[in-house]
Amino acid sequence: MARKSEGLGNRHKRIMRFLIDFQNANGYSPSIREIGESINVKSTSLVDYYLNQLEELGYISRENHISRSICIKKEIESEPSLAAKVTGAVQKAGAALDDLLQIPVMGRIVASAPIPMPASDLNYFDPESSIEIARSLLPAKEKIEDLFALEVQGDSMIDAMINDGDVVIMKRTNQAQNGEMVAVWLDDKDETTLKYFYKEQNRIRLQPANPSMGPIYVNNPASLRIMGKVVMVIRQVQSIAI
Amino acid sequence: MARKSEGLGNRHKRIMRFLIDFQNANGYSPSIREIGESINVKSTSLVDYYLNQLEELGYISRENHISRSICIKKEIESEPSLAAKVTGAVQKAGAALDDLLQIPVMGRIVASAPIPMPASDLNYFDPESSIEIARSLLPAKEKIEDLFALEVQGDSMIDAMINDGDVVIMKRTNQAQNGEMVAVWLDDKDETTLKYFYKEQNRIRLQPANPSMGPIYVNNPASLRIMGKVVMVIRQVQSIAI
DNA sequence: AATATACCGGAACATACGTTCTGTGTCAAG
DNA sequence: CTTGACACAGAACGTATGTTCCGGTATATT
Repeated sequence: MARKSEGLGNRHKRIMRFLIDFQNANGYSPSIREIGESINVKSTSLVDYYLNQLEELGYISRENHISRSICIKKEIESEPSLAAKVTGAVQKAGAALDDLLQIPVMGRIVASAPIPMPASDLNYFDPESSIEIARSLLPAKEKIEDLFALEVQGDSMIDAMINDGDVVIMKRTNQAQNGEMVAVWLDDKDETTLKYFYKEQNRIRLQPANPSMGPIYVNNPASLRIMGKVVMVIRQVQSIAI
Repeated sequence: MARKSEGLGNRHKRIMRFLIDFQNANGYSPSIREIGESINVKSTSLVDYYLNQLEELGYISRENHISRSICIKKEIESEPSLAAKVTGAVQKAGAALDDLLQIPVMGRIVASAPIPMPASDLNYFDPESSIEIARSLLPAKEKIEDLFALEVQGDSMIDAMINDGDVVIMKRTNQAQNGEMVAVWLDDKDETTLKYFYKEQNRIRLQPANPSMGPIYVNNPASLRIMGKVVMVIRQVQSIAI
């Protein structure tokens, strides 16, 4: 095995990586034995040995006789920080603000209530309650003024693969083409729902995304109001207990 | 002595204050006995008693039999200055140009193959295949370097409410906390899957998001490799025919 | 060849630490 | 008054954990 006299060896890097990951995941430091496991070292003394080196080199600090007291003092990261920094700076400078759209969050969408709609004439813009989307994520043709965001409340849209807490970006329209996912208000059911829209010969079929559920047929077009069509769904995953 | 039925008592507040201060000063959590000293309580059992209450109320979390494993989950109120200051600073600092993150798209995630992972040392950055996310959409603490994106191919993740064509933003880690959605590679099944992660006494439970499907139990932790945890899901809805 | 140094495993040890059990006093509800 | 929940102390217990000592191997230096 190659011998390295100074600088960080592979083991040191793996330990540092593990320390960061572990702290990031658990919020506290691993024990010596846990570190050993992560790098396939059986003896605690060897880990202690490495940790002392890392401490002397200033990468970590730890307290005597205190469990899980390792603190990361210096990030390892040989080069990538530089590369990332450069590319990041260039890209940011180029991308500037042009690429970032502010989309107003109008409220929540619930099955039992109509959607809060942005007033079409009054283009009120409240930066407090807006969400930022990179333009590159959206179809190029969408006009920003017609976009708005809603937070989904409840599980009623689960058949559309949309969860409680999801954010849907919608485009205001009262027209829809076949196959588009639309938010519709059903007069006779008194509810808002997200469905795929299909206009058939003399009726409208609203198809749930979940294939195991049957479609809804609307014969009277007047009892259905298309509020908008879904452009994007964003789910920020946190620790969801089941 | 006055009795308080609900909410935080004075002791709880002093403990929370001490936890924050201690972690701030030392970088790791205090032991039960150290907490006891700080609030002039002699018995460890009483501190344990308070800590259990704080945990039930969601202010902290801790792991059984693990030293100094207390994590602060919720800041105590009445100190808006600090929280507001931090968030404000973060938001202002980030608002300028920093708001747009470039996240590399590493490839596709399929049930039958391992996920392509970014090499942890080589931070290759290909602007051609990257996706732009507004930082404000992500939890503030996520480190950009650990994030990468994958496009989902196939319906195998449908039980995780993730569709064919969706983009998942993942964070590279090999650790997971209970309740987080992780991408794991199962050796014995030879497949990658997205499941909610739960560590139980001597096994690991992988719970599909779809309640109608049963969990997978993994008794041998070595046969399971956590590739990362899901931070966000983005679905660009186009006209999907059904 | 002899020696030194880095690298590694095992085991023993002391203790820091979380958990649990028992007991005590207080106060409010029944 | 009795009962029971709540708040608290003390001690005992088991173990998780850091430390240390001892032995071993490989590589390089002299």
